[in-house]
Amino acid sequence: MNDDAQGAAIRVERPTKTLRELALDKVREAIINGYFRPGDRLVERDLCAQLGVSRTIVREVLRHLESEGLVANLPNKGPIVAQLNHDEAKQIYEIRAALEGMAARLCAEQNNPAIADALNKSLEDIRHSYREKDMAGVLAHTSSFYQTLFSMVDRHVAWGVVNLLTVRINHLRSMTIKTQNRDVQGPAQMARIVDAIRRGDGDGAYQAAMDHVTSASAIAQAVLSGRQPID
Amino acid sequence: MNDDAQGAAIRVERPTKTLRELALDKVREAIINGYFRPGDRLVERDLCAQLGVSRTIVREVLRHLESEGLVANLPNKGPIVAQLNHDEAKQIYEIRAALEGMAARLCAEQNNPAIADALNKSLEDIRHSYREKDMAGVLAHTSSFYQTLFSMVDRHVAWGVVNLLTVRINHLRSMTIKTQNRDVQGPAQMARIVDAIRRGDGDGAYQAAMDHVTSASAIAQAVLSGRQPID
DNA sequence: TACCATAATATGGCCTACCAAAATCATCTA
DNA sequence: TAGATGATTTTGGTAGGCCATATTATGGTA
Repeated sequence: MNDDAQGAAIRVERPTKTLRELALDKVREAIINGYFRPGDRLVERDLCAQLGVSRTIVREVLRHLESEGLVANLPNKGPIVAQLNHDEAKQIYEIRAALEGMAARLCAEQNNPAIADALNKSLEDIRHSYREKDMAGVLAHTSSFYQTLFSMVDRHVAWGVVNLLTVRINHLRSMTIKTQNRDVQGPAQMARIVDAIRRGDGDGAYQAAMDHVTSASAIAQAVLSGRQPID
Repeated sequence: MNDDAQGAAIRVERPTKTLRELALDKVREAIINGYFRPGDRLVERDLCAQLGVSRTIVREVLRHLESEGLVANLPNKGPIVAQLNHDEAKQIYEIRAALEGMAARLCAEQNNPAIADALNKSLEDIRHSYREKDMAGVLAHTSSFYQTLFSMVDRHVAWGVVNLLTVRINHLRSMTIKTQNRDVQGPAQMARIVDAIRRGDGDGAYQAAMDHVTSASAIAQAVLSGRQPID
């Protein structure tokens, strides 16, 4: 008993990430951070060499990323890094708007101050990262802001969908947050979400969340079509 | 030119579905139609034998279905058919409500009578299938109704999300459509969506689409919690 | 008989090696 | 210089094997 209890307490929290999962993370990361660029071919055997794993693993990883939408498969030519076109990006932002709006409304309807508090915490982290010019931190904490939004009302499925879609527009995100004034406007818009939630104002929270994504989408569109917005 | 045109016209309908894709469809189908039941173990080597393909393929297929949410992987035990719990089903219906509502609103805002016409066509097919007690047909045409809803406003990404989620609740859908009165209520609710779209009433279309899914969700919850069907 | 240690068995995770077909590239000839 | 020919690369797919772990018999002992 004692043994069991101690064993459980001591047990090294090893979710034994399998080699496949490690490889998956590595490749996904490589695509997200731009090591592999959109359109690049992903040659199986090259990946084997680079990752130091067998083709079995590489193939499973490629399949997985394919169903995530990060990799596209040309018939008889093989996998390439998926290219995100304009219109698709817009659609992804639109879906996020709908789902994040929904989650924000649900949060507001909970009338639980702890939610607004938790969100404010993330928001502070975001502001801090902006001040430090730590753009990776901004992205991470923004992600965690939204994760809180969904998990506080137990919407992990919706969070999964948002997360899945988000990786596909990740490079856009990293560009939008770098635009002029986004360090002020972004957090301000998110603060409006939190305020509405604290007031228990469902419609307001919904609208504020929609607005935030919509404005990010607009910036992304501008970035995609070349010119930087002055805003 | 002539050559090219003829070539394109004659070109044998590429059966280039790779073996992998065929296997994927087979297994997905087998899960959806209940050949494999939730909780069933999916033993790799058995699947190899049943599908007549190599383990490589089977593993890729399992990975793919895993990321679709149809298959779950227990650490150190291997893949099983995912089990859908109550709460998750509710979340899936909720997401569908948000996205289908969004699509319905967009359709209404197009003010294009062709959209309502196309939807009515699907609706007629649904009613016909109900009269014939062809439940598979009801599901198929309902699917096509929603596909129209999304594709008419070029929202294929959202349609993809809805589709992905829908396969996970497929067995629930086939139960909800069999409940008392659903043959009348379902089509009636969908007709309200179409009417609102025809009127160009965005809010009405949004609300009608939400209502339809919400009522399906309520029935599904009843089915899940109430009388458990004798599996 | 109850129970525990041990050996089989089953299975996932991972690897190497191989083959065929298609695409691509280089080369050589008419 | 255009076109045929051949070599190379790469994917799609197969076969089979190794190892670690988990389950299940199995059998022996108290």
